Amino acid sequence: MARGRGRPRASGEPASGLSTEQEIRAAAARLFCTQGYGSTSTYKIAKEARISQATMYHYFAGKHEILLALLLDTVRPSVAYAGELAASSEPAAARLWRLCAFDVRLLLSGEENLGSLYLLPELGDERFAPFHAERQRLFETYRDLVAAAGDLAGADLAAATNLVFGLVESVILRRRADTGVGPGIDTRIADAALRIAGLDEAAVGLARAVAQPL
Amino acid sequence: MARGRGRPRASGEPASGLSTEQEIRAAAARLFCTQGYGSTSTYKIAKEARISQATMYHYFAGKHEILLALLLDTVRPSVAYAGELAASSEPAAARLWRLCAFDVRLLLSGEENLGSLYLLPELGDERFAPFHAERQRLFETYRDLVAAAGDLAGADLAAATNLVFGLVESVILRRRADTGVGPGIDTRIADAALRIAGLDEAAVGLARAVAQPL
DNA sequence: ATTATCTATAGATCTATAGATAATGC
DNA sequence: ATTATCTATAGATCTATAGATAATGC
Repeated sequence: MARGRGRPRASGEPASGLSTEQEIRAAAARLFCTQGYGSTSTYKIAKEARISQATMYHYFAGKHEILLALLLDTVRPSVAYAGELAASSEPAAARLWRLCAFDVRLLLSGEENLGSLYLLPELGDERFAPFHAERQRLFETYRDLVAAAGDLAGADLAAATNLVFGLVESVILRRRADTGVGPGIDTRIADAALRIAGLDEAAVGLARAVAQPL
Repeated sequence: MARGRGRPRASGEPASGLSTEQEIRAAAARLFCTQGYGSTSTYKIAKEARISQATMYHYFAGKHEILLALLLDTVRPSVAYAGELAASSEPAAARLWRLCAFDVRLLLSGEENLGSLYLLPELGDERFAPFHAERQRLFETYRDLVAAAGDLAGADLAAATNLVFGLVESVILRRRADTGVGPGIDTRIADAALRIAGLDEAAVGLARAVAQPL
């Protein structure tokens, strides 16, 4: 019943069916989200993942690499989806609607509120620069879609994009407070994003009708 | 030129004019906001405050007491103002408007984005319970004012209060992203809060006219 | 005498590595 | 032979305290 090569765990085989690396990620995600990054030691992570502290270093060069992996895992699906949308021939408004709804659902998915990792003050450390770069790419796709969907430019475009981006990410705090994240929130936020981009109600309804069935 | 009793500082007298306790608070605020709570050691705080690490313990029993003091300093002015409003004979809508605008300005004031301390995962620790109790009192004042200003009750009241509270605190993230926190944001958020509470445009305008001049 | 500060440090905790061990794969 | 795990630990860091010191106040 052993899972593969290597010395077996002292704690017995895990019931979860996850790989050791996945267990380390899941344990770290729980702890980083609930207790913070700096307050979570590699020892605590290992204990939560039911391995020895040293085993962690077989998979990650340090605690920061675990957080970086979690951050990239969280932002990359959005960037990938944004990339698909950029290649699509759909109207820009429908694409923006889709991206907003996708990101809202992503931020609400999973056991942990992984989006709350974006709020950790420790993210200012330069070792997390690859995450910020990905997030910047996502932001730029939002900006391009807001520009193409409406007729904003310059400072107005920047302001509207910030509002849309902030609106989508507001679900992180809503989820934390357990308020206003019931079914339909993805649709409501996507609608609101199009209004911020300058579309009238008819255009919002049309974009929603195009995007929603898929 | 010495400031008072006690052994003088090795680093020389501070230029800031702040008391040592205030310097410790200011240093901790900067570090907690920018690098996180768990990632900030008492040694770093002391260094930033230009005292020895041991001197910190003359003023605070531990790092957690500094954060608690900062949190209470931040939330207590709101609770105090809310208490004043509760005793006022003004219409409820005007009082709610005032409270929202006051809190927005408070969250935008000061050198550091102290509201971002509310987002630290470490706040789940029971030692910060006194802060959560104060914040709960503030929330209840919001709820009572939302109820009195509009005609919501039950689950609708709870949902609307959560939205209003979340809207006010959204300035924490806006300030961090440096987006949409220019002049007039207090007024716009207070207006929006009244709409969420169920007031029509005429009622919102009236409440603003009553509240704003003071 | 009182106070605010300092230096020094014990003990706890944490990180990261070295090296041993217990499995599978060839 | 390779791999995943373990135990053990060195060295860094951190917290909290003990006790000395250098001012002012009486």
